[in-house]
This record gives sequence, C-alpha cells and structure tokens, in this order.
Amino acid sequence: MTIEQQFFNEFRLMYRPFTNQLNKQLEQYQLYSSQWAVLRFLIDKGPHSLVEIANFMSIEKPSVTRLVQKLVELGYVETVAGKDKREKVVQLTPFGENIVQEVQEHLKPFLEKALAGVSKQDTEIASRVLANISKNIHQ
Amino acid sequence: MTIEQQFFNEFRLMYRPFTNQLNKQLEQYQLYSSQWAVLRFLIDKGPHSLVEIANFMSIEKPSVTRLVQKLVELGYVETVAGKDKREKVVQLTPFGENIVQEVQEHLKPFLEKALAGVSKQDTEIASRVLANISKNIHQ
DNA sequence: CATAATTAGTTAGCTAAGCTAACTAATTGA
DNA sequence: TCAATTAGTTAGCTTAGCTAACTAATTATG
Repeated sequence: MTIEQQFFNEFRLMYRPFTNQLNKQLEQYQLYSSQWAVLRFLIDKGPHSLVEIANFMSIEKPSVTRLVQKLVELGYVETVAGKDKREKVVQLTPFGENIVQEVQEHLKPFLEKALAGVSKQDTEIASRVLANISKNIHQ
Repeated sequence: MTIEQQFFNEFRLMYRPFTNQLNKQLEQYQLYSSQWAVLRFLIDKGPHSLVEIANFMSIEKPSVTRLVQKLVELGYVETVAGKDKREKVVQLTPFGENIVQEVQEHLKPFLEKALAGVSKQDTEIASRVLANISKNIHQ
C-alpha cells in the first residue's frame, strides 16, 4: 500500500466516527454538522448569499436552500435582500451569534480530545495537507 | 479560530469533493467508494466475517450486509462458511482480485494528483494525525 | 442439561446529506 | 428587445449510513 492510499484510507476511516460524535455534541442545539458548517462559515466570513455558501462548501444550491431554511426556522439566521432582487443574503441573528459562541465553547474540549497527543505543528501540517488536496481537486 | 477548528474545517471541506471525484473514478467498475473500501479491506487484511468488516469500518452490520450483497452480485467477492454455522466469511474471488489490482492502478494517478505538491513526510504526518484522531474518538 | 443470554446475520424502514432536472423571477448582453 | 444567464426554489432521487426487530446458532448459567 502506497503512502497516498494509506492517507486516504485513514481519512475515510476517521470521517464517519468523527461526524457521528460531532452530531451528538450538536444535538442539544438542534443542529447537524452540515448546518453547523454553515454557521461556521457565516461567523468566519460574514453574511453571504446562498450561491456563495454553495460555492464555499462545494455543494449544490438546493442543498443550501434546505440548510438555510432549517437555520431560519431555528432563529439562528435570517435572510435579507441583496443588491439584486434575486439575491438573498444570509446572516446570523443576534440570537444566532450567541448560539455560535456557545457551541464553539462547547465543542472546544471535544475537538481537543480528538486531537489529543497530536502536536500543534503536526495539526498545522495536516491542516495544510487537507487544504492542498481541496485545491488540487477543485474543478 | 483555533488550529483545531481550522483542521476540522479543512477536513470537512475536503470530504465531499474528494468522495465525488473518487466515485467518478470508480464508476467504470460499477463501484461506489463505500464498496471500494470493503474491497480494500479484504485485499489488505484477507478474508473476514461481516462483523469484523463492520468493526473495522465503524459501521453497523446491516450496512455491511448490503455492501457485501452488492459486491457478490458483481462477482467481486464470495461468502464461505466460517468456523460457526452463523458466521459468513467474505473473500475476494479471483476475478475480484484482478479488479482490485486494476482499480489500484487506475486510482494511482488520481490520488497522486490529489496530493500533488505535498511531500511524502507531510503526507505521512497527516496520515498519522488522522489515525490518532480515530483512536482518540473510538467510543 | 435445559434454558437464558449472547452473537452473526438479515429484513424493513428510516435519516442525513447530499444530488439532478425543471422551474420562476430577475438581470445582463447581443 | 429578446435571448442568455443567474439566484433561488421545488420535487423527487441517491449514497451511505442508521435503528428496531427478527431468526438461527452458540455459549453460559442455575
């Protein structure tokens, strides 16, 4: 087995258990990891349209529509008119911003436990490797 | 954003595009990435029962039943009696072994392209980080 | 040793997290 | 001006799981 194969193997083996555990951590906020990813994007990069969210997350527009609909229902985000009459800009509500802060705090020990025994340097390297792959794969 | 958050962010952002592209690569063999993961396990670790496959992949037994059913249909694997009358041991057919070799070869350039610009050392580090997380997360 | 508990596997039906196709409404460009 | 493009939606499908409830076989216990 080549090192490339090894890497993608480990990647796949980690994905499901991690996402399951993350979803458990998010349950009390009525969030799934996919919805949380949208909130994370909004807090990190500010308000964005649905198409921009879709592009960033590499998912299709209808998927974003549903994620955002759910987050609106929960009162975590709201949509406002964009520069177009077509465009809808999604932004966090004040309540949503509080929730995001709270979730960040709540997740901290979980993420730290997941990375226990891994040095900052190695975490950074792994992070860069993943970003690099995204870049290589894109298009 | 902490480095831990950054890492898991990159992880999530990479997952879908990578899996989509991998599924495209596997299409000509009538395989999905989940089925390919089973074949990979069998070629690497030899014949195993359904429960053993489930444990290794961190998925539930019914999910394995379906994956294996499909692989049997394709003629890539067969099941033989285990030491028990209950146990079914899954093993590659000679045809399946050929296919796995062929797929490995076919995927090589794809995986190399995905990891282009990443050093062997960094790939290894990232690989170890992922394995470490799997270990930390496990139950 | 009989029966209770456990284990391997299956079936049925559900869910998360996407997808494509086809549409409307608004905008842009030839 | 009207054709093409773009933002967003709805409907319905798919992958890759899941849980609950079951059968058949095995193991442990009173």
